[in-house]
Amino acid sequence: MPTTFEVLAEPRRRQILDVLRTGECSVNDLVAIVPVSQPGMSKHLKVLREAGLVQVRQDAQRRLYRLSPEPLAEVHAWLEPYRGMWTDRLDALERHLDEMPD
Amino acid sequence: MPTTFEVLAEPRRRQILDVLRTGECSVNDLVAIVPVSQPGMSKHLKVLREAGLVQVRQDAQRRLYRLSPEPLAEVHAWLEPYRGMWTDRLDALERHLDEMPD
DNA sequence: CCCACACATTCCTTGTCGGTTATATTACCG
DNA sequence: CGGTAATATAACCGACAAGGAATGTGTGGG
Repeated sequence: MPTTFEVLAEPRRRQILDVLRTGECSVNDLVAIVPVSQPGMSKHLKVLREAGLVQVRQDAQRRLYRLSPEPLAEVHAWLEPYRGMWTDRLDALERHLDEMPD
Repeated sequence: MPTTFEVLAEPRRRQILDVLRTGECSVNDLVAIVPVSQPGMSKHLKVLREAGLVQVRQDAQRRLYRLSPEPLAEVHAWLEPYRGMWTDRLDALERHLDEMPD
């Protein structure tokens, strides 16, 4: 059972989520957008399903996938103690540049 | 050249960053905390170095590693469109507070 | 000097991941 | 019913990542 971090390590899986963020999609819809074969797409969707990042519902012959973003909270939570650390540095650089003579 | 996401997919590498968040550490310090052999630690530290997530400075025979959190901004940026999606309507207040500037 | 300590690197092995091709399943439609 | 479209699964393969053991490097101490 891979972690959410491991699932998100795959660029195309992140892209799939980005597409699904705009709304429900069938597998073929996703295949038309994300550069991956249909079986490959099914495999990625299976990983995303088992990670709880997408949900699926049947619609006639198609299966419509939709985003299920709850597991992203884990990533967000891990990242939180670091939040602001990189912006602090940028702010410090800005202040430093402001203080520099032309 | 692995992406930041791929680097963070390794649980021990996240743990290394968590330890370094408390301050500079030598390799031996990290080996004493993170369950990995010394060569394994050096290898993980190399990955983190090449990803720009840690920096190193020499101190006598030791090498002191410190956190360099800038690449985490990439993860934060990807996650941002999803922020608030995983919280329920009951957490609307918290979401609102999250979105408030500090 | 040479030794010892701290760390890095190499080599090898192994397991896992992602891709492709081919095949199975499932649901609809005529 | 039979056929077809949509999706899933299976079987196979190449690439790569991680671990361990042994070795290399380099810096400071006696």
